[in-house]
Amino acid sequence: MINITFPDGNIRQYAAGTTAMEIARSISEGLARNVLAASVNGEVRDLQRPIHEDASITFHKWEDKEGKSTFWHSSAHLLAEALEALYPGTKFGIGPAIDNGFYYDVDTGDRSLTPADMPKIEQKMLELARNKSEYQRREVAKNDAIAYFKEKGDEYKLELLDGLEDGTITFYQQGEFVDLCRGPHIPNTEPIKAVKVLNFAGAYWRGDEKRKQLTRVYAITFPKQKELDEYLHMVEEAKKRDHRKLGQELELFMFSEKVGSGLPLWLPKGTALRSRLEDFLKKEQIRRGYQPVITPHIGSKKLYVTSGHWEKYGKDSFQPIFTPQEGEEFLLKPMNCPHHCEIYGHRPRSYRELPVRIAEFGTVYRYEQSGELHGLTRVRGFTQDDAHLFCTPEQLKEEFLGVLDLTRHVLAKLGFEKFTAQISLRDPENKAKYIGSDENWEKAERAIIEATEEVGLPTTRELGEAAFYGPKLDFMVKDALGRSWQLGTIQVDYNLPERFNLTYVGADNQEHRPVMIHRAPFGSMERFIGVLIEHCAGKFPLWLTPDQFAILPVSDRFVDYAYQVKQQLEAEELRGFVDDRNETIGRKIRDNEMKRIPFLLIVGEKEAEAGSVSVRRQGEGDQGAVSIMEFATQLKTML
RNA sequence: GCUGUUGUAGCUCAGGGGUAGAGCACUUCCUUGGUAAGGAAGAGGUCGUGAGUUCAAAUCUCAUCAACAGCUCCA
Repeated sequence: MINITFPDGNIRQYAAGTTAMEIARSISEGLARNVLAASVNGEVRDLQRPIHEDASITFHKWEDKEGKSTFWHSSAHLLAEALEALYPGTKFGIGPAIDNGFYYDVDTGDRSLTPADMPKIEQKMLELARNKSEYQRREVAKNDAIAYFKEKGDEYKLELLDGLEDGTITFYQQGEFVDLCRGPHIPNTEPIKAVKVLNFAGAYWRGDEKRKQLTRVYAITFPKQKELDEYLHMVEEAKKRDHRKLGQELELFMFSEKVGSGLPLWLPKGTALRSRLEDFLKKEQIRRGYQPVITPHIGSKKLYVTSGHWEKYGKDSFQPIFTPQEGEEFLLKPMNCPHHCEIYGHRPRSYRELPVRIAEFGTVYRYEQSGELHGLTRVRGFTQDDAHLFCTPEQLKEEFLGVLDLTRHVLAKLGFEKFTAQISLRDPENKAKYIGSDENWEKAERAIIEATEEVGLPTTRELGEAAFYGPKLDFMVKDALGRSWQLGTIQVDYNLPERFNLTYVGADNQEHRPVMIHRAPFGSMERFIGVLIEHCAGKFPLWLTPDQFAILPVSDRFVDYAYQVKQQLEAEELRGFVDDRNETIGRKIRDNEMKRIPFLLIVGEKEAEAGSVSVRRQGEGDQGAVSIMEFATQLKTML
């Protein structure tokens, strides 16, 4: 007998060799019907694999991340089966599950796939799924595996096999289709009830542009047609919310071919929005003991040689500019930290004045590959809500916790309720990518892990995602459509203080090395606002929105009254405008609704006589008439 | 940066070897209105840029720039 521990701590006994599926069934038929995979001692596995030893078990259903990815991974095999059936001779690369669905990289030879193939593939997949084929796992000797794919003529699988060790190789088969695969898979194809082929795109074999370009077939599947419909609706909604489109419609920002790609121009409305966001954080930071500074947009190349940025990114950056007479080299600043290090170091520091918190909305310029540029979320010139905290090693944790608190405060204020934090650690296999001693790295990594544990912040860990000078805590924020975005970041750095030879005098009258925290709750203003636009679909929080109200006179006889209303509301520190165009009231309502003005105030004869406004809430229609001051009071309570 | 697609009026887009079209926006006039598009007239483009082919190029070819999708990258 073996002991199986369930997530709630319960332990039950089963015969050795029992499968996870049998265990699920022993709990309830309902669970057995819905379970897709199981984690056995933390490893996601097929339900049919026998369990021979004591183990802890967690069942994964569609609702879990693991359940979905198993379901989609199995769907990728189904896609491959369909492609093989429809287009014999297709060769297969890799076919993983991704955040929203899955893909399979395929080589279709001379034939190229067109959108007309999409419904055919979908039909075939559904047809095959109805066969209820089991996903059968079997262990194979490397030689046999090689023989199989040689026979089949699939050079990509052969190459993958090349990197695998004998004894660890498994095949999965459903229906006629056999694939080299580690698994796990769902029991059979039956739960796959709804299929959508989303896109065909080129992708290089193994991501190497010198190698052959395969066709990447993106698709998504669901256990219910309704869920597919909802997903497709969500995709449509995302398109409507695209910040590039809304940015243009709401006149927030623009790009100009003449100015250059990746260099956004902020229009008056966008600037109003952004300034409010900056003011909000500036006030909050002053309250928390930050000292604002201003530094130039360029810096001597020597600065970046000292910081290590030149060595690390020099050749992939905007190249130095030269003074005409002396030939001195300057770089557009890609980071604010070297400048801030110089500010810290401009005079001796005592432990009594630490922590020193230096803040700047610093505009930086980074060369991004042309193919990477994307709206406001990936640009070549952007402004970080940057700050650098210099503290003693003893203060590190408290400072880190303070920054965590600020970041969470900022996200909450902007309506981002769901987020996770990713701890980005150094890749232990490739230490050459980083500067600094092992000891400092370990200290910094430990500080982040301990601080996040202390406040109970749920985190994931990613190896190899650290900055070259230190580990990071990145905030991954979920927007209203459930998409994840990386926004704010906190980084612990022992290395730059060393490179800049920064010190403070301790109580022992000795020089010590401060620790530095880089942090940016928004990340960059550009990216943050891009994400915010999509999160709120252009309907910004009232305290942020460029115009809180529009006053719509019913005819031009009431334009004077409209301006009186505006004046009174402005005296209450509210902001808006009068739509005094010679248009019908219906037209003015429509246009300003589309501009997502939160309140439309309709004024005509009745209102002018009563000193009132008829209020119309964006998207909600007529709310009735109230006095001007009553409206002002109402609006202010909503801020 | 790589592969592919696209580039025509402020916006969305049609057209296409013989020097350009629609809707909306804009301007003017009429209309003076009551909760999501009132009416009429008008103005606006060397068809992204450069070169080539041609009697003739916005249309075909090449290069280049930009946007979009994907890949690779991200201090």
